[in-house]
Amino acid sequence: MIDPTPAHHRAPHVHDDVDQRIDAALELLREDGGRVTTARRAIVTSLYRGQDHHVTAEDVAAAVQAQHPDVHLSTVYRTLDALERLAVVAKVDLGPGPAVYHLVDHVHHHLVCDRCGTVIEVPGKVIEPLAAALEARVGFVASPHRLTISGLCRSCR
Amino acid sequence: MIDPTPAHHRAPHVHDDVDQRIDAALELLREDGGRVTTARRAIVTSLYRGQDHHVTAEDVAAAVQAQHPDVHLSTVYRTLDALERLAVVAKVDLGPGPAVYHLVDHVHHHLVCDRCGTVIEVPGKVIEPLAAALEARVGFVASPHRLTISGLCRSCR
DNA sequence: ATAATTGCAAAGTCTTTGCAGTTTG
DNA sequence: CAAACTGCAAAGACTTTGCAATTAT
Repeated sequence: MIDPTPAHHRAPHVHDDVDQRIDAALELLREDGGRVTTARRAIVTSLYRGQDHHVTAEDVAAAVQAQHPDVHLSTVYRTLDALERLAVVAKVDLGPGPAVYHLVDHVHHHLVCDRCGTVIEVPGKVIEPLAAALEARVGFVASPHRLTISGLCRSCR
Repeated sequence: MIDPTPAHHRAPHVHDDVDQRIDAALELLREDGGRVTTARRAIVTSLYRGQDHHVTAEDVAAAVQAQHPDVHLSTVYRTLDALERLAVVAKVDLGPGPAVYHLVDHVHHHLVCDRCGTVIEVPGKVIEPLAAALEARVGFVASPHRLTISGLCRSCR
C-alpha cells in the first residue's frame, strides 16, 4: 500500500523522517553487500509508507505493482527475507494463511481471534513481566516482535 | 508413537486411566454423530499412548501405520480436525513447517527458539498474570493452549 | 567486470478436497 | 439402509529455488 496523500499535504517533518528511515534501510542492504534496485526501493518504500502494520508478501507485491507492474512476487519474498536478516522487518506466523511482515520498530504483539480472525495489537511492554519471568526461569529471551496469542476477542467471546 | 512397554510392565492404574481417556475421546466422536473406525481408534490411541507431547500429522500417521499400514495421511488430518473441533486436541502453528497437535489436557505454552528450533514447554500458569491483564485491558480471552513466543533459548543466546 | 538481483517457471511443503467404494450405527 | 468414513489422486495455498538475462557497484 502506498500512501496516496500528496507530499505537500503531509507534515514536512513526517515526510522527512520516513524518507530517512527508508534510506537507512536501503543503506543497510548496501552495507550488507547487496544492491539497491528499483524493486527493492519500491518494496521498502511501500513498507514505510503503507498504512497497514501487517502486510503479507502478496500485499506488498500488489502495492508495488501499482507503480512497477513487473516486480515479481518472488522478488518480494526474497527482499523481505533480506530485510528480515537485517532486522528491518519481522516475519510473523499468525496461524494458517500467509505470514505477515511488519517493521521491527513497531514493537507489539498479536492477539489472534480463533473465531473471527481479527488481529489485535498490544504494545510490547505488556509482556515485559512475562518476558522477565521466562528469562529468569528458563533462560529464554523472548523476541520483542514475535508473540502470538490465540483466543477469543471481545465480540466473539 | 506407540508406547512399546507391555501392559503388564506398566502400573495398572496408569493403564486404566489412559484407556479411559481414549474411550472418552472416542465417545465424544460418537456423540457428535461420528463413527468410530479402526483408523480413528488407532489415531486416538497413538495420541494418548505416544510419549511425545507435540506431534505432527505425519508423526501420527507414521505411528499408526506401524500397525495399520493403510491408514492414509489425509485420514489423519481429517481425524485430527474432528478432534480439534471436539476440543480433544489443540493445533498449534509453531512457525514454518507442519503444525503440531497436542492433547488439550496438557496445558502449556511454547517457546520456540529462532536459531535452533527447540521448543520449550512452559506450564500454563506462567502466563496467567498476562492473560488476566489482556482480558481486563482489551477483553481478549487467551486460549489456554495457544501461546507461542519466539526468541532465543539459553544455549543460542 | 563481476557479483548480486530479477522475472519466470517449476518444484516443494503442508494441507484440503472430490469421489467412488467401504464401513458403522 | 443411510450417513459417515476411507484411500487415493488431484488440487490448493504459500513459499522457495534454478536459471539465464539484466543491472548495480
